[in-house]
Amino acid sequence: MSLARHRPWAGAYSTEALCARILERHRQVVRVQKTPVAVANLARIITATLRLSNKQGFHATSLRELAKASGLSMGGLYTYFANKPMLLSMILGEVMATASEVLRAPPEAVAMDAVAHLNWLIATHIRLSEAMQPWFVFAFMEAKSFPPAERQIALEGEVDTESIIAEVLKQGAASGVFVIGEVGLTAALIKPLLQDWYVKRAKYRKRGTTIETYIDAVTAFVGAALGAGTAAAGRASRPAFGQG
Amino acid sequence: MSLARHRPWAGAYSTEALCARILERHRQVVRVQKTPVAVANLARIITATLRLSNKQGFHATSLRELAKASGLSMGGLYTYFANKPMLLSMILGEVMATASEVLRAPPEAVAMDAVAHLNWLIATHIRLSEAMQPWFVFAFMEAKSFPPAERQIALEGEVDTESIIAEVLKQGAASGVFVIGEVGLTAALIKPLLQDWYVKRAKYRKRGTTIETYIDAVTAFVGAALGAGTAAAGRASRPAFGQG
DNA sequence: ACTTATCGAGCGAGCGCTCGCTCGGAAATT
DNA sequence: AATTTCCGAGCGAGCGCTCGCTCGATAAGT
Repeated sequence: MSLARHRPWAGAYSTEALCARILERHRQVVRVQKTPVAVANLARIITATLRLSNKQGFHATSLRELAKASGLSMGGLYTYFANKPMLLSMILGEVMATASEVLRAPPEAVAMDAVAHLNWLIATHIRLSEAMQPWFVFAFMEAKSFPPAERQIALEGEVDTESIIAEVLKQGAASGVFVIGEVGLTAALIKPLLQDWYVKRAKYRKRGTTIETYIDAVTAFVGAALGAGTAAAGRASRPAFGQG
Repeated sequence: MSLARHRPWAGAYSTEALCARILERHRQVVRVQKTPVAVANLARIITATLRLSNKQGFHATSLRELAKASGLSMGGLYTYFANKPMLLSMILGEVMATASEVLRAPPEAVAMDAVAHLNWLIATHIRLSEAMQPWFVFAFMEAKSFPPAERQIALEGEVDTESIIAEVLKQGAASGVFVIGEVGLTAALIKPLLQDWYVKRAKYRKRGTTIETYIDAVTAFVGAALGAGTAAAGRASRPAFGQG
C-alpha cells in the first residue's frame, strides 16, 4: 500500500503504542498493576482528553466530562494520574520525546546530503505531526498555560527541532548548496511552515490540500528560498520512507 | 524619531484609541454614559484581560482576578459587558476589524507594483501585530475555545488576510514577476511566517532578533521563494510608512 | 448662596452551581 | 478468601453573575 509506504510508523505511533510508552515512563504513579488493562484504559483516557481538549481547551474540559467520554469513573481516572496537570504533562512529554527521537534518526543515505536531509526533515516532521495530529495540536495549544517546569520542556522541544534544522542548514551553507543570511533565523522561519499543517488543519482540509501536496509545496517553497539548485530533489526524500 | 517613522500608528492603535472604538461598537451594552470615564475604564479592563489571559488563558482568568487587576469591582465590570464571553468577543472583533482595515489600505504608490505591494503587506502585518501584540496573541490563542458564531469571525479574519495576500500573488504571477505553483496554497504558507513574530515572540526576543531584522528576513525568504527578481526591493516599502 | 432632590457609577456579599479531588465499599479477578 | 480494580456520592473551594446598596456630583428649587 502506498499509504503504508508513506507512514511506516502507522503502527509504531498508534495511540496504543504511545500509551504503552507513557505507562513505562509513569509506572510508579499508575496504580493499576496489569499492564494490558492499564494500557487499554490509558488509551481511552488520553484519546478522550485529546478529543475534548482540542475542541474546547484542556482547562475547560472537566474530569466528569472526561470520565463519561472515556467510560471510566471519577475515581477510576485517579488511578492513572495524581492530578489534572499531570495528565497534561504525560501527553506533552510523550510528544516531545517522540518528535526528538524520530527527527534525530535520519536514514544514512539522507544524512550525507544537505538538500536531501532538509527535505527529509520537512517531510518527516509533517508526516509525524499527521500521524500524531491530536497530540501535536494539544502540545502546541496547551503548552503556554502550564506550570513553569513543564512549559520549559515544551519550549526546549521547540528549540530542539530548530537546532536540528539549523544544523542541516549550516552544512548546506558550508558546502555551498544553500544561500542563507543567518542560519538560526532561517531555521526559525522554517519551523512555522511545518507547524501550520496541524495548527490550521481545518483550513487545509477545507482547501482540499492533501498532505503530499502540502509537503511538496513546503519543500519547493523552502528550497527556492534557500536557493537550493534543484527543488525537485525534494522528491528524493519520499522513497526513503519505504524502507522504514 | 525613526521609531515614529516606522510606526505612524503608535497613537492611532494605542489601547485608548482601540477601546474608544470598542465603546462605539458596543454603546448599547455599556451602561456607563460618560464617554471619557467609559473609555478609561474599558482600557483598564481590557489591558488587565489581555495581560492575564496571555499568561494563563482567558478561561482560567476569573472575574474576581480581573476586578482586582483592573481596579474595578465585580459589579463594576458588569456595567461594561453582559457576560464573560462578550468581553472576549469585544477584543476579538476589534482585532479583526483593525487588521482588515489596515491591510486593505495600501499607499497608492505601492499598490501598482506586485513586489512592492507584497513587501508592504509583509512589513505592515508584522508592524501592526507588534503595535497590537497582546491583542493579536489573544485573538490567536483564544479563538478556538469560542462559541461557533464568534469562532466563525476569527476564521474569516484568517481567510481574509490570506485572500489579500493571494490577490497580490495573482497579480504578480500574471505580470511574470512571481513564479508560483498554486496561488492560494502559497498565500497560506506566507501567513504563518507573519504570525510567528507574535505567536513566538519570547523566542525571538531571546534570540535578540529585532523587528526590522525579522521583516527583512521574511521579505528576503518569501522573495526568494517566489523567484522575485530583486528581493532588495523589500526596502522600498519602508519609507512609505513615513508619510502616514 | 444655600438646601434639597435626583442620578449614574461603583461596590461586594451572596446565589446557584461546577470544579478538582477523596474515600469507603461493591464488584471482579485470582 | 484475598487481592485488585473500579465506582460515584460527597467535600470544600471557587466559579460566573446579581442586586440592594452607598456615595459624590450635578441639577433644581428657593
